[in-house]
Amino acid sequence: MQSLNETFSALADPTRRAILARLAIGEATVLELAKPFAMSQPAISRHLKVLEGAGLILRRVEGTKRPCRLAKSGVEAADRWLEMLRGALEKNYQRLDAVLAETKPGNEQEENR
Amino acid sequence: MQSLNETFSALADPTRRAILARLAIGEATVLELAKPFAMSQPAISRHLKVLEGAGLILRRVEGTKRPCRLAKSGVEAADRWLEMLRGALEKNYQRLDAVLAETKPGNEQEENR
DNA sequence: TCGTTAAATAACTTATAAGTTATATAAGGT
DNA sequence: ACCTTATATAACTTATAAGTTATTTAACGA
Repeated sequence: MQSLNETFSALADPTRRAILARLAIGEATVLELAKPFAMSQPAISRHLKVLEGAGLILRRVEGTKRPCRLAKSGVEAADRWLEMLRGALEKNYQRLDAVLAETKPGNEQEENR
Repeated sequence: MQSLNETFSALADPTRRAILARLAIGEATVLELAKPFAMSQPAISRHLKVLEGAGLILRRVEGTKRPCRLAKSGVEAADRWLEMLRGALEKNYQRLDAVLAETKPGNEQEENR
């Protein structure tokens, strides 16, 4: 089970997000993934290692190639954590709503922006 | 509008996630947030600055205090991006499902783990 | 077996992030 | 005016992350 540290910091890099976006279309090999970037192959390999460690991709072995695809576990881990914040924001909003309804009816303001 | 880089890398730090978890309960000042951590006040102040830059918290001025609370925009930005991955994983799963249904009926395996 | 293609690893450099202590700012109470 | 409390900023240190080039490993085809 990969940590949230690894997962979120994997997601923090724009190159890695671009790789994930590419994999959202479908499987791809290391060299295919490297193509669009002005970056060396070893750099991409390391990004893939980070993504794998974060539970965001999986790799199979196919001869000399290592096709990558998206993995669920990382995405789900990140999601579960953010869910907690969403819940809290929702609750706070309801609380504010209640206060406003009680004191000055009809004064809805955008909060928590 | 804060960048996904900032937002995800803000979420990558355990101290900052702990701060957010605390704020999920409700507003708190800098010193209140600093209490639970074996860390100096300036360190916490910097974490808060990062969280603010990431759109994850908001601060008001109240005399000499700066109460912090959760903000929506960062959470929503992160969510929207992950939604894209969720969608892709879902589609891949459906595709796999179709293939399995067609070739070997009744052979469901756990995929994309 | 040899050359080629695909990917990984090693060694290194440089930038950034996270922490420290010391100091500054600014509002409040007396 | 002065002391205190709350927070921010500055200067510095150290660890880590991201990139580079050079080299290694491994599977494949001739």
